[in-house]
Amino acid sequence: MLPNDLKSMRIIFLGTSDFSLKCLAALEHDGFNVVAVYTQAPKPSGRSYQIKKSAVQEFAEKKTPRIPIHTPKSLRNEEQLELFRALKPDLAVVSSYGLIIPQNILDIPTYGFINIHASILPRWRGAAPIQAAILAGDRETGISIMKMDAGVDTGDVIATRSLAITPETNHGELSEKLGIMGAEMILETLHNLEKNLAGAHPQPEHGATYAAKISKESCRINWNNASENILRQIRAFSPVPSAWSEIEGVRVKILDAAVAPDASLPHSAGTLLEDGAVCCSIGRLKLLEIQPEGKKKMKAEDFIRGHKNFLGKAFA
RNA sequence: CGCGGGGUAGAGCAGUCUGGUAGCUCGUCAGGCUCAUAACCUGAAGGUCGUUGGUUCAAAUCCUUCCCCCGCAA
Repeated sequence: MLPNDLKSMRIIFLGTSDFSLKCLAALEHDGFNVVAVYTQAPKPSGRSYQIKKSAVQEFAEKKTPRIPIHTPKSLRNEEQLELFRALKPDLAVVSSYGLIIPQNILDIPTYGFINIHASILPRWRGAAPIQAAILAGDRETGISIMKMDAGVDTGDVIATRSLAITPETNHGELSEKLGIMGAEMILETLHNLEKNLAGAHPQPEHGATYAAKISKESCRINWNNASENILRQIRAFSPVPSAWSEIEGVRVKILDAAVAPDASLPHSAGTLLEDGAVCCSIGRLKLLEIQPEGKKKMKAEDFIRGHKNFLGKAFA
């Protein structure tokens, strides 16, 4: 049971993606008083531009129906400022929300804003920290809980916890684990809030890096890279948005692969060999799970079985 | 009405344009060979060709209704 002072604390949760679901669920489960959920507004997406709600909104409507949901397109206006103030928040918890929170709103909650960020700050500040860590070949990443300030992920750090990135780890799995870790850590933070806030320390300047948003071009595989690098790219983007390449005019997402022993005679980069391996500039990459356009994902060996005529042809 | 691909045996595909008793590569099962095997040989089972209606002597194939899956773009 929560002590009364924690139970009565008015919390606003701001989040949008799958990553933040666990956190909202944990707050609700532990009996915290979440008075409002902020998430990005539903927008047209997918086939035939159907209006689609955010992962957090879908979740909140189903699992926490008592909590009002707000979906402003921007927080930079008087109306939103007043609305936020009227909620009389003691604390705001942010997890991959995606909208910029202006200073005058940051100032409203008694205890300020707390953010869950999926990296060990100051490394990988910014939009895509999990992908950036895998792409860079980091051996570990983790979660940082911090007080938010006006900068991008520059606030004082309350707690960090690390998690190993194994050679098999892909973005989806890592994100899932970090989501759980983040939820645990936010609960720990809240259960001893004042002490934790007081213990927050500024981020070191040394080692700060920025994880840029993922561009379309960064997902396309360049087979002229070394197999290890391509493999990291595949894992950093699997299962979404997925690294991809094209063979014989067919666009193919590559969801999983492994470095294969390079025993073959030289072929040009991108050549698909009989055992499902593709030549890179250095080494070969054995395709494991792929998804051709218009098809469901399948094992690479199955794809080859139905496309024997692609053998010897090259991905580009 | 954003653009596009697909639904044929457990899996991946061919066959559809140019209607005429359903095929390939695997998997499965049985038998054989082998010191042995994921290897090899032989054989078998397994499909109302997504759904509805129509055209035809005859439809996986042509026309029609609906359902489902997926890629792009946002």
